[in-house]
Amino acid sequence: MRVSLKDVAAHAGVSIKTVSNVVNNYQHVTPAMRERVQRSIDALGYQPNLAARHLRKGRTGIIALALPELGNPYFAELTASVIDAASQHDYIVLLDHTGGSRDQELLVSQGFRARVIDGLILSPIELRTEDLRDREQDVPLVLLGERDYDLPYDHIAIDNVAAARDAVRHLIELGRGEVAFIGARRDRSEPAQLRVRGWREELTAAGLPADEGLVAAVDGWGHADGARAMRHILDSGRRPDAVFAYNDPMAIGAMRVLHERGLRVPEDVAVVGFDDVIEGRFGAVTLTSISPDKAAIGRLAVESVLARLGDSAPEPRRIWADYQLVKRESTLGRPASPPAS
Amino acid sequence: MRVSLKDVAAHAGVSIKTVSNVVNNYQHVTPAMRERVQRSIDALGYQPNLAARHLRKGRTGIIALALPELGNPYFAELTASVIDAASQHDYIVLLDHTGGSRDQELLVSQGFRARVIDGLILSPIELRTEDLRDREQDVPLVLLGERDYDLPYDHIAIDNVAAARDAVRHLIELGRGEVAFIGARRDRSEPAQLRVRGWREELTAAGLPADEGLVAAVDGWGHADGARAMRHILDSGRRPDAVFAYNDPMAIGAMRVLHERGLRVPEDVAVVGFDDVIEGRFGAVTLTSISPDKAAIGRLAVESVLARLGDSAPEPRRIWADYQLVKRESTLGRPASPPAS
DNA sequence: CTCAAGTTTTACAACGTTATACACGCCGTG
DNA sequence: CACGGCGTGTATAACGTTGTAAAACTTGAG
Repeated sequence: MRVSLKDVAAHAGVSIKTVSNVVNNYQHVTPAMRERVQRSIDALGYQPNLAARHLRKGRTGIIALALPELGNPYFAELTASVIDAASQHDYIVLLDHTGGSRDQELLVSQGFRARVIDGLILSPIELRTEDLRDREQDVPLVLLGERDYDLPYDHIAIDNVAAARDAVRHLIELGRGEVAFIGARRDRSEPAQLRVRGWREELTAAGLPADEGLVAAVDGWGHADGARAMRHILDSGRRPDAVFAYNDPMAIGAMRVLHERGLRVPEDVAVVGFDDVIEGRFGAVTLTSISPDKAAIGRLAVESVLARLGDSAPEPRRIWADYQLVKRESTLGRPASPPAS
Repeated sequence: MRVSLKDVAAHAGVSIKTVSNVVNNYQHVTPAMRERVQRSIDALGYQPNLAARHLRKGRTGIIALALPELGNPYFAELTASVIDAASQHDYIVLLDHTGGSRDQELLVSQGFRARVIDGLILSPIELRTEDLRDREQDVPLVLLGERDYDLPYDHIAIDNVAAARDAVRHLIELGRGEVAFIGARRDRSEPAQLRVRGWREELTAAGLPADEGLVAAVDGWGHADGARAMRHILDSGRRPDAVFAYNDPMAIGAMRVLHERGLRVPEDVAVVGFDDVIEGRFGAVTLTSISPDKAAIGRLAVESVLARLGDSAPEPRRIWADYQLVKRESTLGRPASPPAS
């Protein structure tokens, strides 16, 4: 029922290998022969069997993308960009989600789930240095998100400390002095630590106290966690005049709580998020946020993984992607004329 | 470097097939033998080569999930549930996005993108009946979202007309008489048509006019499209006292515009969305929405596809999933005590 | 017209797995 | 003690593809 090289070969009256040569654009095939074989291919509607090709070549044409969670729209948008970039190279993307737990991340990084992939793009949250050191795997790995240490893998990330400093500087320039940070983590997640560090450095540089009482730790990364953290800060009697959140969903959760408590954004409390998800542009108060270049991140990740497939594995590098601070109502207030986007 | 059955067989001093039998839990293997082989497997760290297994069995262990867009959190949540359900059956999910365009949906349904999959779960937007009729593919296909016609494929969906009627009835019971619908489509997308029909039927049943001037057509399905549609209605001089949107992002986009125009939700305009995405629970005004049972949909979709893999393909069926109307501030108003979720 | 050198095509052997069919031992039965 | 029957393990042949090496065909020079 299914057409194989053998069928095409019989139809064209040539050997199997000749058909294979045509399919693979092998050099030494006369135009006449190529033409003839191609006609048989078209006539029979031949499509190569990938499983067989993979078995023979040792490649599958599939890369895996392992993300903490898909609920966060940042990852959804990133996924879209990875899929697009991969399809440009005739690669297919297999999706996995780790829930951000160290165990799952470990499993994925060890290749437990998919023994079928050529490469892996992993966005770790809790994974530690040592977890990756003794990775017994030959599958190329590329890490998304900044890591503070040197590992023999490419990292693709924006400069988290610098971005966090930009965000906090913006708040300071607006005259805010008590800037809370929402989204620190007890488990010492790398990206969270870097953003806290940016917060601390910028406040210190401005001669303001980096008050650790205004740093709220959370267990998750969603709206509810941001809301919980905001409540925690307010319930502790503190009244910051600005909030910098680990990501946009948390910032939005925090804004919801501020709204419930009758505090106005940005008049009473200015808010800055991180990731610039679409949702932040359509709330009652649009959200100022750090906007990473997601398209570039996806593209660079795919290219890095694929570059490691050949024998000539390039040196592992840290690759910086661009970002911007996009200022909106949650810091600037409502403009006189209706906003454009 | 990589361990194969042959290596294990040599190590254990048995034949290759015996090792294979142990790996596959074949019945007729004595406990002693099983034990001995297992020890060799563990000692060498054998892992089956999927490409070879696929080639031999004709199955890949991969199903594809093709969605219009990942940006919509509904699809992100659905994806998570599909991945979980698939992994329960030792299946892996390959993700594709169609952008909701008919051409892309056609390509995917014809199996152009991925010749490596055992089954396909497709959530079509624009695809027409006839497009699927002449599908020349043996790969099992399951459709997500309700279709009004009969095709030889399983559909998994909630009852869109009934859900839409529930939403509109809720608005009518709140005393609203001018209910706009946001999200009709010029291209006659099936799900949109069904929701419009529910809107129309319920209004008519209540003895209210189903004013087609209050139906706004859109080109996309995102926040911006909802905002645009809302602006269009307001700019046309209409002032509905309620809005039912095709999905939550559109509802949120519409609320943003209402907010910009100084209209209060729900006092001036009540709003109901569809899909119950997490984002709707954290805006300044939380969103009333139709909440489909996403976990069930994902699970049913995976089970349907896998059920068609065997020789005994069951009759195609329409499978209904549950839904609920979750009432929140965008119709009920702000409760006296702070809300729970 | 022969032969060397080049170009094109072919036969065959893998890749790692599982299905088929068969061989072997063991048991209980006639 | 032969015999069928069952339960267990094994050799062999696929699955569809590509790399290797050799065969077959050109070409051009001597």
